[in-house]
Amino acid sequence: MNPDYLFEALADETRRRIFALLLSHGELCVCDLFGVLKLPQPKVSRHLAVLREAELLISRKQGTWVYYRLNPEMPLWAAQVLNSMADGVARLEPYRTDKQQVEVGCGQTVQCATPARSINS
Amino acid sequence: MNPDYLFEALADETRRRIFALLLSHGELCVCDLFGVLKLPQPKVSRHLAVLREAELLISRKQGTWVYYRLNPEMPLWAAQVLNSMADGVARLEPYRTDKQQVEVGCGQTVQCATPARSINS
DNA sequence: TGCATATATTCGTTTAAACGAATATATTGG
DNA sequence: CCAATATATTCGTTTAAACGAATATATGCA
Repeated sequence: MNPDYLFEALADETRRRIFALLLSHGELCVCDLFGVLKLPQPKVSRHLAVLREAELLISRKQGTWVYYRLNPEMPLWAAQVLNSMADGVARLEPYRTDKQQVEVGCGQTVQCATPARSINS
Repeated sequence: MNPDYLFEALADETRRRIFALLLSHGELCVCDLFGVLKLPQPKVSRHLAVLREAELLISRKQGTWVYYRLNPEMPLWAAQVLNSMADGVARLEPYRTDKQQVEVGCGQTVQCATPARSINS
């Protein structure tokens, strides 16, 4: 684990928002993420690629959906950096609203937020 | 404390080296820092200015020397980020050598490394 | 006052990352 | 196979930060 990659990753607010969401929610698909963050899909996808290439996130493909979560092999010190970061941003915008959004928008088991909207429409 | 400033600060290796030195050594003057880091004085001075303006470091002027240390009013979460970062880099170069250098080059009380060399010459 | 030392700042250039827009790939289901 | 959906990638531009080199400021001391 190269510290360069972790701290370069954390220098971008969108990537901090992604980390914070995955820390509190475990696993999310791309459509969950760009739905909650209210950002263009290609933008979120590029940031996810950066984090995956840095081995900070891992992805799991299930049909058309790709689910992302923190790399469970991350060393302790790096996980502690992420947790402290999450502490620091928890009460600030846009992080606070992100967390609210992902809680209402995302089913408790498998279904992701964006398909839920298309199913209900 | 704006998380932007902290994580932008940590995205640069020179600034991480400065943080790591100040975490283990408490307070250092500019000549200690650029002496240990083996970097040009203006480069170190600019990085210190960035960290001071972000209120991550504070400085104390004593004669011609300026001593820098961590801002003691830093919130807990930010201090935890710095401590975890220091854990992560402690065994890596150039951080490991930096720490060795500052221990031999710097007197245990007041005198800084660079004046010590001029005194002994 | 004038010189030496410690630190800070300015300037112009280079480098790297982020972006929007457009397009490509992959999977599912009819 | 074709259409629709989910995700990824490419491209050209813009923006921001870091740099070396040079210079400025400030303090202490003879």
